[in-house]
Amino acid sequence: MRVNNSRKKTDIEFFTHTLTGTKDTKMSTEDRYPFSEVEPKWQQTWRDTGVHKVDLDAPGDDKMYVLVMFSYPSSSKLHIGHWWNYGPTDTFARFKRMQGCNVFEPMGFDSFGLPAENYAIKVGTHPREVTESSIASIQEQLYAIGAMYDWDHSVITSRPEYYKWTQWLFLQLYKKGLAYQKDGMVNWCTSCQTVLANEQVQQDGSCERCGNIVIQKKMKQWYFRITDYADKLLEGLNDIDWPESTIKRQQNWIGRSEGANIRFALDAMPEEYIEVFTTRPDTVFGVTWIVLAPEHPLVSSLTTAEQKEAVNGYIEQAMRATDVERTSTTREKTGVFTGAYVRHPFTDKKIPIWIGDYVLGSYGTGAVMAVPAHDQRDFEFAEKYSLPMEVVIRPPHEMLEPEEMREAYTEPGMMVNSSNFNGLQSEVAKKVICEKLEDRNQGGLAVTYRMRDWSISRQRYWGAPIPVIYCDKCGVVPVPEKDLPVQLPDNVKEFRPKGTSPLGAVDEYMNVTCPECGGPARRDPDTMDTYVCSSFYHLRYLSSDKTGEAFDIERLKNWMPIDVYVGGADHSTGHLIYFRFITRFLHELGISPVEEPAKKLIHQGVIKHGGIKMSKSKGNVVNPDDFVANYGSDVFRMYLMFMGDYREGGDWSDEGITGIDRFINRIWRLVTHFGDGALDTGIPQKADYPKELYRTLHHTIKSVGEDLNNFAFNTAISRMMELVNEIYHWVGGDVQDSKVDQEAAKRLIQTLVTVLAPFAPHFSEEAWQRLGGKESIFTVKWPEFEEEALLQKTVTLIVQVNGKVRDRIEAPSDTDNETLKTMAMASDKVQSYLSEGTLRKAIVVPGKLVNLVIT
RNA sequence: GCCGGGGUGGCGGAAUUGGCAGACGCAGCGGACUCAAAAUCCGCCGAGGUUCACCCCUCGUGAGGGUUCGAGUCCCUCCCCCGGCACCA
Repeated sequence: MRVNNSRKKTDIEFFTHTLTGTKDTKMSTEDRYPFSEVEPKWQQTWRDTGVHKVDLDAPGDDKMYVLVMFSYPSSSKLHIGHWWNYGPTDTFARFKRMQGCNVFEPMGFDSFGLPAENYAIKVGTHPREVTESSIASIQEQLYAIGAMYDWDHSVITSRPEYYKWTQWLFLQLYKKGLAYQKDGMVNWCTSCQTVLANEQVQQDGSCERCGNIVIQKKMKQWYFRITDYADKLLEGLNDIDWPESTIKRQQNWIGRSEGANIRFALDAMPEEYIEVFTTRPDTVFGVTWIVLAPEHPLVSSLTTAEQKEAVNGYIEQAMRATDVERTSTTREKTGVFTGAYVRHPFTDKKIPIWIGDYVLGSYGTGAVMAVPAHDQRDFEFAEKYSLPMEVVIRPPHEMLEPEEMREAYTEPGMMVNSSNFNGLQSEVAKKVICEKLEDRNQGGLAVTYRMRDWSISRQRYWGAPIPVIYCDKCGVVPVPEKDLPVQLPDNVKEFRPKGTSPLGAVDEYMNVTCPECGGPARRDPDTMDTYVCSSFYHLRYLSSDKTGEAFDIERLKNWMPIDVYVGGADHSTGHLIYFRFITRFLHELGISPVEEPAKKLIHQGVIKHGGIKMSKSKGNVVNPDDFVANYGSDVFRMYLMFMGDYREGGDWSDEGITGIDRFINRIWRLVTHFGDGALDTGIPQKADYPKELYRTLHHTIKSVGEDLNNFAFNTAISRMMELVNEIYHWVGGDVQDSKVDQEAAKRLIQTLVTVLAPFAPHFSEEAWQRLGGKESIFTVKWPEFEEEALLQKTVTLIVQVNGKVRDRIEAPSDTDNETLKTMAMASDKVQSYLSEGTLRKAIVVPGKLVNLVIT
């Protein structure tokens, strides 16, 4: 590899120089930043002195909770994704700290879950061993990033001291009726042998964790009633500074639909009815049949004897189909007639009842009314089975005839063929119909959500046990809080999934006495979805040193909400909904002071390499270790920030990193040359520098600060590079022979290093000491810019003729528009253009330009 | 199909939100230093034309139209790439 070769050569040179003590060239051993000595030294010093420790009980006026999504210890190696996430976030956190905020930037491990368990099975060890050793190893490596994590306030979700509170949370939800059991269809991963939440099934119908096919299976499961919070979760989106795309995704995921429920009485049993949900009650007169989902509870009772065979055959076939097949838009809609009829609520017309697997049992009422003229799916269904069509909505300017229609008319319009509702516009009609239905007790306004309740039971070992006991006498008995945690037993012989939880085979675990009656009872053998663990970790970070309570409410009051939350957009409809839900729930319990956990959310972009997304399967993954070994941690993390916009992602280049390496070493040479002696605490004085340089210094301070607040690390680094380039022009390319005022140069470099510190913490700490600093640079205030230094006495304006740049003029910045215009017109270069026509107009933008319009 | 985000030199990417397109970096080219190379420092670096050269001119931000004194930026139509949702009645 190219990078290795060039670096090795330097190491050899370095070595030779040191050995022989050669000083005959101008470059000395000091000329390269000795990261391999500096970085471990400061990592150790920071650990020893506890400079990053935070007193959570003293939040101060300017608290700042910076949270980056914690990671899954799936291997014992830090990969580039960790650096990409943690490095820039830490730069932001350090910047805020230097600006005087009391910053809390915690780190922990989301350590329960399938990857560790699957890995443990593969290598034949215990999941706990795999997990704990990965955590120990990763935590050690995290020091290398140079982040200011305070490990006194960490969480590890697979430890009893954490999952005790996961179970406690379950019990609180249970008490409020928000945790319940339901026998229903669930997503079942055939390979992981466990249930998955909808959020864990990928678009192609495969398992998020292992990629294998997911089928539907009927099982008794625990659910959290997140649908109760659907509206609140929607409304909350208005109050937070989150990416537009994520807000949209959550809105779509929650999928609120307003419409009506309409009851159709059964023809054979008028006291029974089928209720449908529709968003188009205005089309009710166009109903020509209704369709039930195959799993609809009334199907078997209403199917006629003649149709029984056909219906049963159809259901059997439908149930065999996977959910992917059933919901594929390209699949032809199918159905079968039940032989039964309902009566139309307004016309009393007889309407046939069909079943069709494109109707989902889990959405709305599991039954729909078919209006083929105004719904595309119904239209196709009508064509296939030759069912009648009734036009009841007229487009603004034309009349529709059923036989001419090639597709359904789904836009709003005016009601026709709808008895005494004729002439109403769709939007009005919806309300009127709903009122009418309510009057007649035949339905009314209804709201339905696409989001389903959150299924949390997992038939796997490596998770937080569900704290529930089943007693023959008492039924479902929650484990009393005083008995928490329900410890995950170690003595499990077989972790391999087989359709039921491995815990079910551990008799010592399963057999308990009922907390209520003292009789024999059994535990729930399942464990909880790991998203439960991560739904409250942001609150537990603030209390993880407290063993007797879940949350230190006082601290929560002082520190919540999270000021900036950083993590992947892939969690948009998973974790990021769950943790909002649980925060809201805890808010209602009086625990969380806020309804919304995170004020601001930032998604890191995707790292590319060679123009394509970095991934194992593409084989283009960059191993951080190689580059950290060759360039050091600061250069590596800084290059990641420089590659591109943090939110957009960037394209890694093995060569590109040399740009940052050179930049750091350019500063290093300035530091080693001008850094002798004690620290001069003075700030750079205007008189000591060329006017432009002084201005650039303050401009840099200003724009780097603004950029950091915006997570615009790439442009911030560019600004610092510009300053360094300008400093070199001032001191002269050859630093050793520089004639500039030593003290003035030193003050300038001190300021530069302070600005740089959040980006390159080890480097800056070392540089600061060499410049004479005694305290850690992170106790130093990040510099403030002088507004006055940014002002220019004269400005350069461009002179345009008809929008094209023709000249530039220098003018005092307070010159009035009329004078600017005269000056522009006096320009030699402009004269020839002026003579070609007549001046029609002059646009003067002070400080920017003069545009002369000529025809 | 719907919802987001994009398309700018050889490459990664900037552009104060309508005001000098290409900051900064990589690569490349030239010079200084050196016996030499590396490193370092200085300079050049969108395309075309014109010119000994300095200058100067024309074109140029996926394509086409529009608004405007002025458009990478705003509007309309279209193409392509990335991510998400997708029979939700």
